[in-house]
Amino acid sequence: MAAARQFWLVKSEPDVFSFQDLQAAKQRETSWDGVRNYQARNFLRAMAVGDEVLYYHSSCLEPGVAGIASVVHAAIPDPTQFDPQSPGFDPASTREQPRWDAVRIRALRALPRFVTLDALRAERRLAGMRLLARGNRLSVLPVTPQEWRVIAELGGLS
DNA sequence: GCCAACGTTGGC
DNA sequence: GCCAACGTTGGC
Repeated sequence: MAAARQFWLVKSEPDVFSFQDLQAAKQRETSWDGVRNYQARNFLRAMAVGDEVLYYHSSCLEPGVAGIASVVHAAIPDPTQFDPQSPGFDPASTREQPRWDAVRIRALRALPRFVTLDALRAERRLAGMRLLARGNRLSVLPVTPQEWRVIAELGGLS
C-alpha cells in the first residue's frame, strides 16, 4: 500500500528564485539545494516523490504563497556542499559522509490568487500553522492536509 | 536598515 | 555540558 501523500512548504526569496522562475525553468524543475539547517534537512529527507509543496515567497515586499510544486526526486546528497565555489560549500562534508541533502521539485501550478502572509494570518483555521509561529525561520516545513485545503481555498483552487 | 528570534560555534 | 558570541532569517 502506498504511503499517503504528504504536504510541505518551502521558502524562497523571489528576487533570487521565484515561483515564476521555477515555471520558466527547464522541465519546470529545479534542484532544491542549499538548505543548511538540520531540521529543514530532515524534512527534505522525509519527502517522497508525489508529495506536494507550497511555494512561499519570503524576504520581499509581499510575502506569501505563490504556487504549488511537487516532489519529483527524493533526497540525494546536495552537490553544492562539495563545491568550494558555492556559497553552500561545507568543508565538514565528505562524499562518504555528506551532511546536506537536496530534493528535486517541479512547478505544478500558480495559485489563481496569491495568498499573502497577511491573509494567512487573518485565517483562523491557520492559527496553528507552523509557518506563522513566532520566530519561525525554517525554510522547509510540513503542512497538514487541513492547512493545505484552507490555503488552496484562499488561493482560488477548488 | 533595523531588530527580534533562533541556530551554531567554540572556549571553558 | 554550559553559555556568550556570532551569523542568519525574515518581517517590517
